[in-house]
Amino acid sequence: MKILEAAKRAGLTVKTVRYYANIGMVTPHQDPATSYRDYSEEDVAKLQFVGKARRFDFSVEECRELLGLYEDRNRPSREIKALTLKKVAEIDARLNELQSLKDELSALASACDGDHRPNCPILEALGTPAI
Amino acid sequence: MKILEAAKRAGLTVKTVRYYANIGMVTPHQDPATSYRDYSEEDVAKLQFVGKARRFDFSVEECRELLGLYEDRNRPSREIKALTLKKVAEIDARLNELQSLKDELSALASACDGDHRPNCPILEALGTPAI
DNA sequence: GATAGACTTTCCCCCAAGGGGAAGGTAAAG
DNA sequence: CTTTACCTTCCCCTTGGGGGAAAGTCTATC
Repeated sequence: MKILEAAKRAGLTVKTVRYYANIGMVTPHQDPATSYRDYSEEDVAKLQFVGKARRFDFSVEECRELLGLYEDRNRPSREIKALTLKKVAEIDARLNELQSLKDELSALASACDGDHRPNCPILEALGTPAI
Repeated sequence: MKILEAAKRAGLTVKTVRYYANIGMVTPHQDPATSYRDYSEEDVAKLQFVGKARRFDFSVEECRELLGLYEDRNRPSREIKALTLKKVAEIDARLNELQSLKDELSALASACDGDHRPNCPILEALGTPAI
């Protein structure tokens, strides 16, 4: 099938699918005469796989690694679990960061009257050397 | 003072400080003869302000806006509070997204034996069309 | 006054992960 | 045969700077 249909089936944009072909992640057969790419069902399955892994916040390079493991029928599940736990730890670290930011910003916002007067604890906090 | 000292005082890198000058956010006096930038105490205060706002996840453009409000002694605190609450809402949305991702990935990871055998629910989940 | 080292400038390329759009080729339908 | 929809490559754009080259400047020491 042609790229638009492959993209639709995988829930990706044509740009994204072409990008994955360019970086060698999902490389369909390409007609040398017309340069048209021709996606097989297996290619589409790989695109879906990558799309889903991307939505799980895996980077493109991590997706490439996962895809390699996906295609290797004999890989130990240990490797995939390790990658997944590493990603969970990354997400968790980011969650903690964001939660702290939210708490601090919320506290500042509720301390600010938010009216027509210029007095504002938020700007004062941002303007003092240590927060 | 010269750029290195200004950067140190603001807790930023020289590259970052130069970048802020280039985009017109914090523009010190520049000696026409040598092209050397000369940072005043006020410039350093602005750099500190921007650095802190960046750490609060405000984008560079949002920092520019906040800096404008910071310098306007008569602005209503309403505007700053609105920006802050918008940022809190953004952070909150991202928190929810990340929490869902973490939950799903954690569930997959704990369902995976993680041993030498190839069987792996994580890859199976990524390989099925709908998750 | 010369020289070494530390600092400064501009300039250009690089990252992720594609998006936007131009210019030109192709395919399928009317 | 023509229109329309799709395909290709190509290049520039995004965020927020980082890395490094080439060249100019400042300061200290001899």
